[in-house]
Amino acid sequence: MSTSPPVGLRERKREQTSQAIHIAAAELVLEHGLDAVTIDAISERADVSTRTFFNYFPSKEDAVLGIDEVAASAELDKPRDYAGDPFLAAFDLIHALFEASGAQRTKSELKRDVLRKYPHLMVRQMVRVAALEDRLSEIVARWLASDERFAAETEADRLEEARIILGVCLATVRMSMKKWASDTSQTGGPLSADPRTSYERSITTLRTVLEKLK
Amino acid sequence: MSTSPPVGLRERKREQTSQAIHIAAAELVLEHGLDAVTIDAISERADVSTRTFFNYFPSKEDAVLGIDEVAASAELDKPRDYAGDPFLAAFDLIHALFEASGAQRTKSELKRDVLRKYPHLMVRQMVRVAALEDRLSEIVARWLASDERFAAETEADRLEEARIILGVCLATVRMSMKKWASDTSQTGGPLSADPRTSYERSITTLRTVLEKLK
DNA sequence: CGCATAGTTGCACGTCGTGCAAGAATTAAT
DNA sequence: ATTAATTCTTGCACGACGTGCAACTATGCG
Repeated sequence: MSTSPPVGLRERKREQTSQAIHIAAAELVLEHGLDAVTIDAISERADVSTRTFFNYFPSKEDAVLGIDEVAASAELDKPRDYAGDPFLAAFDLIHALFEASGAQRTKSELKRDVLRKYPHLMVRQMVRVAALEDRLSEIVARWLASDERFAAETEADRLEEARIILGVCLATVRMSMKKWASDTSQTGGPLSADPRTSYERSITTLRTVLEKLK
Repeated sequence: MSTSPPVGLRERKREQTSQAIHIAAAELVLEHGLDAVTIDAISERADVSTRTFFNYFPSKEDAVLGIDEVAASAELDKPRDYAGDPFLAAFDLIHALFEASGAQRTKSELKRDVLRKYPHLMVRQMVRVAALEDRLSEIVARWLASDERFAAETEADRLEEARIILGVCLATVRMSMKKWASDTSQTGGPLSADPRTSYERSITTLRTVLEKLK
């Protein structure tokens, strides 16, 4: 969102190449199927060498989804504001992680089409989040620590609570993505469809279940 | 657990080979590190051809963990009893999935050592479960349908509730496994450490959080 | 014993992913 | 403008992964 120098040529080119590879990958997969597409083919259409492909993405699937792991990691370091509801805040955080794919905001129809055709790629997204679980629960735990309602508890308790909260959010996000993938009319990112709504539904559901079991 | 014929020689040999490969894999990984071990090396120690390795496990990691996908899938088809608590039942179900590794009950120290050394393999376990999510939530939803407290709801509502319940359970299992992996004294399977205890802790935690947010 | 079935093995082939070093492009400095 | 430093691209070589196929071997069964 901000760069001291006026965005050098190098940086622009890098972004451009990354985009080209991502789009080439997604298009080819939609045309010929995930397994039929090789990294050679993607590289050829994107006009880079095979070797360069691996300078941008570690695998075919990452390229297809346009995953930018460093952007995602950077997202975690950004200060995020906590408005008093850990579920909602965690939901937003996960949302941000999913969207962390460089600058491209366009072309997300491509992404959705791919995800609809190959749902197991969604699992891959979840894995990414799961891999960051330690850092995520750390962040949530810190929110709790700053919350007067939880400040009195022990560090360990808050960590445990954080993990549970994340578990619930992940389940919610998963449902949210499934709906998004099967919806044909929606625009924007996978989760842009009003996180607040999905979130509230889930929490209500959860409360209902717990209530009935009491 | 049961076979009509007196367990033919073939079946025994198969189990034996599977074990040999699994153990060879785990031992080698502990000795030389995950990346340093090749499938060739595993096959050699297990006294089978490389080609045979792939007749038993689709990948190195699966061999290291001794994952038996057909056993896991079969586990889902078994009728399971539902005693009125969907969380506990779901927890047990996931537990069964993790343990679905053929017949070997011994040698689980090996598995724990490996998991302790390479925590990302735990993520892989979670992925397996996530991949089965549709079938799992179906099962949980059916439990709810048979439960008078949930019988009045719509099918769709129960499915959503099922997914949330699973999300909570997964988060709990994850914590449970982390503890198990870092505990040096425990024996038995990864989750054998009294599922009920972990479960109750989690539910209590969850109730607490929701209570404070009310 | 002899047939049917299931499991093992070697071979060939294509894909994946990485280290390395030479060369080209961008940037910064003089 | 020229040069020097940095970064990026590319080709090459290499090992590992994973699968289809066909020949061979072992087990099960009548």
